[in-house]
Amino acid sequence: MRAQQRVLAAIEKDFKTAGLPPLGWYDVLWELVKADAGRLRPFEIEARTLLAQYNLSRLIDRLEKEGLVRREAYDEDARGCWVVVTDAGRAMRALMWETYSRSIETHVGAKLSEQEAKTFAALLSKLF
Amino acid sequence: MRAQQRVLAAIEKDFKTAGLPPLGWYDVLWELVKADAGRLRPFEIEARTLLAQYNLSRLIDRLEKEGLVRREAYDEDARGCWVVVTDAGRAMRALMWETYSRSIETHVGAKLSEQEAKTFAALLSKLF
DNA sequence: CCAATATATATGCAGTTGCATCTACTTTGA
DNA sequence: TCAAAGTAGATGCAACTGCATATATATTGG
Repeated sequence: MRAQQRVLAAIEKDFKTAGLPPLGWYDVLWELVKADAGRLRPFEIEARTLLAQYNLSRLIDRLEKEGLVRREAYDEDARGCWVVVTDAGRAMRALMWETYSRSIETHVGAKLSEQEAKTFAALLSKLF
Repeated sequence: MRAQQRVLAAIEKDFKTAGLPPLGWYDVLWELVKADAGRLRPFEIEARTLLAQYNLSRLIDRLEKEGLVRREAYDEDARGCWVVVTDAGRAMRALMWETYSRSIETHVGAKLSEQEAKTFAALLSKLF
């Protein structure tokens, strides 16, 4: 708990210092960029990011307000919608990654050897 | 991040199901119970728990309102105060531990061998 | 000794979260 | 075929957080 708290705080601080939005934005943008056609249904993002439904709904609002994503109709089911990443969203994702990757290297990578990192990842995956 | 998020969510859910307050309360109560005379200065709790100063200030308000701690004057420095754990606070800490220890066992202990847990702890400690 | 600076804690405000519930469809099954 | 149940997503409200700043007291250098 403590280790995660410190690492996460350090990463968020790096984002803030760089004038970038918080980590949650990155997670959503990244899922969208990875996804087919750069779009996902909200419930798919929810499952991939572990964000709560009501939080995600409002996070999408914020991303949309910044022009990083766009909601589009989902024809097969009028209840649903697509969340589509815009070019600005892709650019923001890439920009955030510059800071994020450095943060990961600084706050995690530099503190573990290659072998330790592998062991660590294996142990973490057991906690699912 | 993901593993911690899941484990923490599971633990918080266990507390909620048991009708108990959130994990943050436990952390503060436990620091106080461990401390000499069951009391600490707010800034000492802050350092031990990684809570932000303004969050801790208000968490103490809530604990005080529930009668789990009490603020007392700190004579050597009129700016400061003691936070003293009450008997009710000690009882709550003990009660929470019943749920918490089971949660840890379920969500972490059961998923790692003794040896793995040791390795895990050693790796986590490198991230400080 | 005192003005400037530093420290300990609290708090107003705006933004975020959690909870419960709402709306708007879809699916199911008698 | 239609009422009941289920699902996708949004939202009002209260609690919590972060930020900036306030308040009150201590310390320090000239």
